[in-house]
Amino acid sequence: MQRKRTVRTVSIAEVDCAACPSAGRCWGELRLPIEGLRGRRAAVLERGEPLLRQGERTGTVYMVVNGCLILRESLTNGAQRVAGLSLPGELLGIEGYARGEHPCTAQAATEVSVCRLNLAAPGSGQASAALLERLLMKYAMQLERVAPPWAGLSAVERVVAFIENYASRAHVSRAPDGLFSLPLTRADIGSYLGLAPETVVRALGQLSGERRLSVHGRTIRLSELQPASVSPAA
Amino acid sequence: MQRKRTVRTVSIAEVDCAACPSAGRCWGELRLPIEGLRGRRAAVLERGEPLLRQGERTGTVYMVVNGCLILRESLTNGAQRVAGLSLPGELLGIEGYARGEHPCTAQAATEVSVCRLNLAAPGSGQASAALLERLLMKYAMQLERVAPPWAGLSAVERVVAFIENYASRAHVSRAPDGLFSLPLTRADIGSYLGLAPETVVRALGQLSGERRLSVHGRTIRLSELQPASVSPAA
DNA sequence: CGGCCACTTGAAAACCTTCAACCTATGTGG
DNA sequence: CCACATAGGTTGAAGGTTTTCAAGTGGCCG
Repeated sequence: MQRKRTVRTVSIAEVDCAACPSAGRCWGELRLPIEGLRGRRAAVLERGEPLLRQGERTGTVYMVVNGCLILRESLTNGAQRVAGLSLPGELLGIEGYARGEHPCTAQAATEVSVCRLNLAAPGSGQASAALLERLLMKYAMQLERVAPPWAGLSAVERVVAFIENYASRAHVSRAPDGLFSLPLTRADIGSYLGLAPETVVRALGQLSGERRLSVHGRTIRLSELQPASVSPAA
Repeated sequence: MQRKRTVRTVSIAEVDCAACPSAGRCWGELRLPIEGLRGRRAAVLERGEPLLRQGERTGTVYMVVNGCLILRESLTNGAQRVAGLSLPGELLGIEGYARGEHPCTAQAATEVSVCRLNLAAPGSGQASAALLERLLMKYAMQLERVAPPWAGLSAVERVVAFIENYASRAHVSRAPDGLFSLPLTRADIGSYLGLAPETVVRALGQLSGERRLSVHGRTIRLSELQPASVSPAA
């Protein structure tokens, strides 16, 4: 993004949330006491610098204090997309904490400062209930702010993505006959994917013609065929 | 959905996760011990029955044990859309726990059984750290499964929704001059919204012409005008 | 049987993307 | 200081995809 980059040395300091002027934005909406909460003001990033990289295996969780980060995701077909934004008062890195690997790269869009939270390793039982409860609530509030896996795909690929997502979440075994039932009307599928019901019908028809799946009403069988490669963007 | 409905009386029983055959699906992927976890097998719902209603003010959190629920959301313009699905092993109702109000209705798409979790009221400090940690991780893993607020909107309305979402998250004051800077390129906005960069440009131009906002480069001012009403669907 | 609902199909219209060109601001090197 | 390169932004026209509208089918249930 930038040719030259002055790698600024950053002061890392322990911060008591009770004394931090940004605490209202970080914890205030939750109407919970903040006594005892501490963060580690970990970094001030310049525009363009990454804080987390996709695939990284750290479980560090951050609270954004100032600035804006862009969440970028590399798709399996090589394309990239913007998966979301992180703004002041929002958590960053919980996915890495939960699954052990970050799903996307977080890159500073402006100058950014963040706090690293004192969250013990998963399963160690060290993290406090008070902090965990705040994290859970915080995270629940920002849930709606991430792009879905089918953003930017064509109608046919959206339907494929939806069906495969459903199949994996519903624990459908893909072998040997792999039949399963999708308990939704075409209209519901369309509403979820942002498509007209007729478009869902036509997409299923096309996929059926290409032998990527077979459809009889709401019963579906996925073929072993790979999802057709999508033309990579940029 | 169904004309008549036999409201079945449901056995509510305490369930110890350690003895429940579904526990692997509920907690298994997390590689954490499940000793001491208990749920209350709260309900078996028939197809069509709602478990939670949009706007309801309960903080109950459920784990889906079997079946499929559709999350339906009523938009401010009266339209409805499907916001997501809840499948076995997934949490339901955390938004209600966090914000005190459920953002959408959860309706059974098949016969459904759920467990109610023993989660104390927010702020009471009663919930155990172990349960909270599991909930946090569980929730982080299902984060990507919800439709974004702009799904199904036209390009212009997507851009409006994005800008308003950004403005509220970035704590932009809309008065008196309400100028703010969007630290993203048109290409980034388009990538996030699933639009071509040119389409973002044209949408901004159109909104500017309609006086719904003013744009100078990345500096934006929102007008006081309401977002134009969208034709309600069904 | 008649009504309702989900599903399907076809044709026209609306919308969005693509491609190509051009513009502007910024930064670099001569 | 100027020429040039680069990146972001803007505009027009063509083409493709999706939506809309309209009509018709089949299953289920009173």
